[in-house]
Amino acid sequence: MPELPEVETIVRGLRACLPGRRIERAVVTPAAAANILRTPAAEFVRALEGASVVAVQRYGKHILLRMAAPTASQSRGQHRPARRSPQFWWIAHLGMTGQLVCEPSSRPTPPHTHARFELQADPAGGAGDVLRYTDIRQFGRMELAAWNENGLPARLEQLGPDPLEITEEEFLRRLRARAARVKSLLLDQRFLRGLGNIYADECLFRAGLRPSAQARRISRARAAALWHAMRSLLEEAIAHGGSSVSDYVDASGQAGVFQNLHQVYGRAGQTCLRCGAALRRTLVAGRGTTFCPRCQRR
DNA sequence: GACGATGTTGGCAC
DNA sequence: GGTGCCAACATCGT
Repeated sequence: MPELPEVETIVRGLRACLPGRRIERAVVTPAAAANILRTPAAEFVRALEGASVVAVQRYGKHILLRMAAPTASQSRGQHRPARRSPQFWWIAHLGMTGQLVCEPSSRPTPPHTHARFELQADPAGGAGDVLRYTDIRQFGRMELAAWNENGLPARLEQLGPDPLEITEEEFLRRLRARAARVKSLLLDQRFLRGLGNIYADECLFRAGLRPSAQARRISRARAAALWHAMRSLLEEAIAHGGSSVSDYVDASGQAGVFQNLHQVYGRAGQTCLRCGAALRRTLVAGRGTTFCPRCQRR
């Protein structure tokens, strides 16, 4: 479900609600312990209870919460000179159907809610007081990782550049060094971090490129067009709060509207909005792929 | 009721 | 290096 624009939207919402707040209580279901948590459930709960959110950021499709453990004086209820409390990462990936929503605890708990985090009361009274994790298909992942000054957990270091940060030159260089089909590369998180099936199809359409085109054979001009298409597409999608195809909602539970502006994704068999030809569906890299046989060149 | 599809990643065989 | 198949899981449409 959530690709870069959806995760970015969620992160911005969480940023308005979480930093500075302490988690009073964390509860996870057995299904979460078995399928979602990559950190043993008891350890996960123990570390988060009492910890405070320092910052929220996006890394590809991952949500990174920088957490501060309670200080010794806090946990003993004593007043001691403040010592720098140890920090750690709380990393979440929403898979296909994960949701992370911050809301008032008075709301009914939706089905498939696999974790809830009760927050210290918001002094301003505005933001929600519970963060819940809901995930129908349970493909999402959550884990804790050690904090270290000079970087992220090793697993995340393997991911490629962010599509909104990579320069045009660097994108061209990386693209033309590869023999794979271009859509496979766009989906490969080690090549670029953040694109998924929707935005891969959409930016290939915008750039007029066949998803099956071999990366190294793409002309310089068309590769440049792909870089521009990718950026403008992602920025527009973020501005529209992302695409809600079925389950996606932002950190306050609201759907996005960018799905209404998709030009190819989910439109196989319908007419191309640019030339009127029938959009075709194929399989590339094992994923359903829609393209315009007339507008998109090999 | 069966079947195939769905935004994700990761492992394995070839 | 690249591809294809399968796995996890629940739901929905044909």
